Amino acid sequence: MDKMVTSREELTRRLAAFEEKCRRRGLRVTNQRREIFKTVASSRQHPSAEAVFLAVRQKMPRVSLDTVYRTLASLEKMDLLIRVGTPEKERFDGDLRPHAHFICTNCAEVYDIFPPEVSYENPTTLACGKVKYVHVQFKGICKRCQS
Amino acid sequence: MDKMVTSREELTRRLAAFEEKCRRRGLRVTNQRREIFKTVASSRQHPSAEAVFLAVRQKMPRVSLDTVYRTLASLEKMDLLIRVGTPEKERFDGDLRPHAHFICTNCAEVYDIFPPEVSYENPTTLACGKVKYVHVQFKGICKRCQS
DNA sequence: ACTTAAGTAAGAAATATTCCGGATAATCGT
DNA sequence: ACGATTATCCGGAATATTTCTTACTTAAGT
Repeated sequence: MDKMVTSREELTRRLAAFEEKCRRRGLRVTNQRREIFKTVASSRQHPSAEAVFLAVRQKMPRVSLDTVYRTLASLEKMDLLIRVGTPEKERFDGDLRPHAHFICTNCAEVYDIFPPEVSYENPTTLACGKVKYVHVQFKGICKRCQS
Repeated sequence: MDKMVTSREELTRRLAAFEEKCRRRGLRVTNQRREIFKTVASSRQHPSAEAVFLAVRQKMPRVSLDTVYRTLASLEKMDLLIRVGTPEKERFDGDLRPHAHFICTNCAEVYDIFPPEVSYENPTTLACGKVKYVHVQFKGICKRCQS
């Protein structure tokens, strides 16, 4: 899908966190889960479920699409990745450092924006419920679509 | 769907803006469009396309779901409403004043948060493209789902 | 080695959204 | 005001995405 953009050490650290969280929840650390997580964690392309499936199939040709969907959902529950809603479909982000997204409403491309510009928990949000993430999405037309 | 929460004068003003924008783009001001816009503009429930459809059908039983989808899309293009992505489906908001949303990842309910806490356009976002909106979404579990 | 969660396959279902061909009605020119 | 033009609507069908079902196989954790 794309070349590795996360440093080897960072990836190792994330994989360790993944295994630890699985164990704490009593979920088995299967090769499929590890591979699916690694794919999202080592990419900055905000892949869709379909893209993850295609990438994982390179190494594990017998993996099923259903497994990818189920695993992405469980990884999200374990707070190992976040879901980014685009005009077209769901995309996933394994980078949990706080940052914002620019989402093109035309081509659905997702761009990362560092650093974040938001204040996090505050009295008003606390009144609503327990905040897990703050998604800051700048929606508009990206440079590529403008030309 | 829900009782009118926007003042009569405000709604009249928004309807006038709606007609004016339609005319400027050469779009016909049909009863269906007016009713669909009015439904979203007079609600603070962030209705889904389906919810808008059900509400509009009370007054216009023959309206089709397709018309609702097409109309919501065109209203979005005209900057008359914004789209809020939830874990389950798209929801719409006729309130264009800058504000943030708390979205429950469990029940997909959308809560308004005033005032906004975000800085808007900045050098980083400008590098990506032309920003039309900034969606600030606080994702988490709402009070109701916690209990 | 045993137990059992998890994965596979193939199909079907559920859901959301969009497309199509023909009918209707809003706007425009006269 | 009237008919022509053409956007818009309608109902139903199609598509796309995601999830579920069943029965069987694999392999993780003890």
